[in-house]
Amino acid sequence: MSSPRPQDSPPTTARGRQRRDALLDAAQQLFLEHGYGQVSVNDIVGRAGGSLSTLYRHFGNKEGLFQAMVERRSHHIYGTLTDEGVDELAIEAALQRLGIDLLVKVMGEETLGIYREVVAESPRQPQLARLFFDGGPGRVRLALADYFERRVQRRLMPACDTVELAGMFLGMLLGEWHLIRVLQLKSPPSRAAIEERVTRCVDLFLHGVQGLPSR
Amino acid sequence: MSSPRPQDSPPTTARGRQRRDALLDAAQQLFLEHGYGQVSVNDIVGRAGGSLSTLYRHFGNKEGLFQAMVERRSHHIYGTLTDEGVDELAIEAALQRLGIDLLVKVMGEETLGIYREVVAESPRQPQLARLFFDGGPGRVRLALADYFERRVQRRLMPACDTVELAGMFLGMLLGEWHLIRVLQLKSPPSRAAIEERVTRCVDLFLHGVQGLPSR
DNA sequence: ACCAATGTGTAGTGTAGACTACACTATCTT
DNA sequence: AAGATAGTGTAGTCTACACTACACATTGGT
Repeated sequence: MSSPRPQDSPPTTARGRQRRDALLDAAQQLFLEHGYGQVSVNDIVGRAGGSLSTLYRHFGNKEGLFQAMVERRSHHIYGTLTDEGVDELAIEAALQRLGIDLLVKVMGEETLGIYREVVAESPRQPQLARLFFDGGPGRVRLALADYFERRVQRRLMPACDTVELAGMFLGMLLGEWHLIRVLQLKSPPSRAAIEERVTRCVDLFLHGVQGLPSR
Repeated sequence: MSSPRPQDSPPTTARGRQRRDALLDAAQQLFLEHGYGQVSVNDIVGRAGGSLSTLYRHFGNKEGLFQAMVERRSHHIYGTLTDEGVDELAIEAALQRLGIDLLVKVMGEETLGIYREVVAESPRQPQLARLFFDGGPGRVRLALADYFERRVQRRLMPACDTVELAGMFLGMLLGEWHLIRVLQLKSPPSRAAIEERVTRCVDLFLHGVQGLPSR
């Protein structure tokens, strides 16, 4: 008798891992392109190859597959934001680097797709919301807050609620742009446009409106 | 032969308007509570009273009903942000007032629900995205940009891209809070918490990090 | 070589739900 | 009163799709 495995547990054999990844890859592509609700499990199996039974053995149901996919991608996307040697930079440069990296990622189709699907499904799958936030945006915010905290320790910045401050900086960075891209009202910004915006954001963040250079 | 009326056109009789509103009310309640995909047209008719045929006569199909509902609500929500006499206030007070009004609205269940549903459906209904943005967030951004523009004219503020600046201020205001509420990771903030946040935002916006008072 | 775990393939089953057809009724205008 | 316009109610069609059942094939460890 084979073990029922109602929930996901990592497969032991190499072949198992391969099949599981193939299913996740297919799910990712289809869910992000057409939306969770519009893709059937049969579509996914059709693309991944293999069989429906395998899908259910691995993930239990459609939601399980979706969650596994979202977790994998959020970690991959947001986990690669570099933090190395940031303390040696002037704050302008540090924020600039983080800002550009982040905006490039966040404006990407894949990232926007995950955001849309998570927002759409979160009311029905609350665990999904946590999964995404903690593995994604929340993690970035904490990393930035940590950076601020270190600067406060070194008396380079006035003491304040660094987590909130990080949230404000990030919000300012995304601003309207995020929504506009989520709703697909404009085509993706060029690298140059991103760099300009980040520069202006950093300026505003550091010196406020009054300190803005006239242009 | 009755006119086919494939698309929505305002009903002429009082009874017509009544029925149409009842359908919109029911749609609003059900869509925002359970989500567009989880609500059937029969559910809506069941709650509104009346008949399925009427629904199709008015709105053509499920999407048409949804769009009519979103348009009505975005205008109602974002249209009531007051702008009166804002030019006579100090900028601190003006931003404070706008910020509080906006945050209160945006943190409300109804507003969050519309946001979720629009984001979820926008890939399939691009007109919906425009409808929502222009009637909602986009309109607020333009109003704020206008205010900034007037200040620039009066030499109270350095010249700059006022629309972008407005977007940044608004982004900063919502920041993490919006996502956290959209994903329902926290309960709604109190009025007092909102006021505090807005104060800090206005401070940061006007003077930058360096100008923050230590606390 | 064996046996347990794991993967495959096909063919269901049951249900939900968007949209239509149609015959009938109420109301409004002139 | 008549004809147009709008609303009602029911019943039905057609399709999509999550999930299951079951018999069989393929592995890999010991």
